[in-house]
Amino acid sequence: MLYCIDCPFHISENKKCLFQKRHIALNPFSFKKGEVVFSENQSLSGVFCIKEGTAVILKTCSNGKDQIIELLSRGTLLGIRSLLSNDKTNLQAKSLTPISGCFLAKEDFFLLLANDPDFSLFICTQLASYIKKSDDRIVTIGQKSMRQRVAEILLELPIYFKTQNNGFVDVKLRREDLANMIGIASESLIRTLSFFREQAWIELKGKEIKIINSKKLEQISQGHYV
Amino acid sequence: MLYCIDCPFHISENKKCLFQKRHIALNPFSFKKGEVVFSENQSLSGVFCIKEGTAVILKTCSNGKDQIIELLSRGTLLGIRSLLSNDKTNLQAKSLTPISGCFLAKEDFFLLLANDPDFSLFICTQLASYIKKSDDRIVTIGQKSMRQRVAEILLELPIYFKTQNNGFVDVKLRREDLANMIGIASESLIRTLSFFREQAWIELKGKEIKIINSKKLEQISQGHYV
DNA sequence: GCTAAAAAATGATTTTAATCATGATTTAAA
DNA sequence: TTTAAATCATGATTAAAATCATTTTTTAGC
Repeated sequence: MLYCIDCPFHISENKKCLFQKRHIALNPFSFKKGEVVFSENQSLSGVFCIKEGTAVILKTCSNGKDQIIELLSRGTLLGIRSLLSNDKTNLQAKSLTPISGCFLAKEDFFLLLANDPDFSLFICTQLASYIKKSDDRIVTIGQKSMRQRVAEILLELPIYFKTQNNGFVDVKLRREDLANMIGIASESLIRTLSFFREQAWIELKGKEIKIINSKKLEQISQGHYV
Repeated sequence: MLYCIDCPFHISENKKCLFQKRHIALNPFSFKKGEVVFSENQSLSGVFCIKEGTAVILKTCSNGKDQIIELLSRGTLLGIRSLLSNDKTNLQAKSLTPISGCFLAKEDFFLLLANDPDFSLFICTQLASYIKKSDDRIVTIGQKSMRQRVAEILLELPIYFKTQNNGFVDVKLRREDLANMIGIASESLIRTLSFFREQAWIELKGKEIKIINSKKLEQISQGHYV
């Protein structure tokens, strides 16, 4: 058992670590790339606070494809939905890159939630921002065409992945994963990327993607047809 | 200004009303059927607690269609996402039936959140249950076929609408709205309903729908093709 | 109760995107 | 470094669902 000295809450709170303040014991955790953090229908004994790396939460469907629900990185909590609903997990969580952070036990989580207003506000804010993203995604996959969806996800990539000096975003996802974020077939995504490249709106270099004409992509995602 | 004597929190807490306990002032509100509670890109001064009726939150898209994100009824909060993120609204809220309830001002909301552990836990739980629904919807519209989606939404109807003595669910939505919940065209929804009726899995009587063979619908929604 | 408007229903057609097939390229492991 | 496996890419074909068109039914207002 260790006390966390660099927990995600530092990031958003800009104050003394909430855990340290209350002397909450945290277990460090780490997963290699591609490991399952938790699978569907599992009871969690706490929540994972991600300090480093990116995790992906997804659901494997009857058609054999995975729907990727969300990417989570530094400063976010994994397993919190299930914990709060006192439910089993309904989704799978997997590490996209190596991830590490600290694990907060269920009892401590609820202790903090009941006794620390900063903490509960932080949790509510996290949940609210998650909800906004989910709602946006519903609109996107519910109403937008293939090209609109691809344009949109391209514009989101810099949020999730680091942009390098040469302007390329270091996308850690396979084409298939990108497709699974927006509910289209991987071939369709690849075809659309190729089309965008032909139009010189993006550049491709392996998994890395550089956005050349973000204005155009913005227009497309908003429904201005090409 | 009135004190709320039957606020939604009674329902889920089974204790004394949280507002009464703290002598929080609440303004009653009511909207007629089809009124806009708030539109997109609006600053809210508080949150609406629904005591009666059903509201719908949706986004109007560039294709002219509305994506329905969620239906909210007794015991749920309207506008809470925006309030917590200190954001403008990103969705529109409309009354599907006449709705009424109490309005909790922003300052009081945050006061309660900071000082009342029961309240903050209640809020977190509400948000978590909302997230589960959203995530499920993403999977549905991201991966499932038309028939799967329709089967699924049919099975959900009794959650949102009252089932009458004759077994028919009193669906308050138009066919087009139902279609807009699952991201398909209204003609496609209607055609699928007709097909399900021909198979004798459901009965239709105007907007009312009776589920005859829920097992079959369950199978279809899970991917067993007909 | 009558009338106009809205919604539901169905058929025909078109469009979109999925699927299938194959080859090229990249990645990872021996 | 070589080799196998995975991923990316593209073309051809099929399937699914959207759109368009029209008729029927229901709803709401006078």
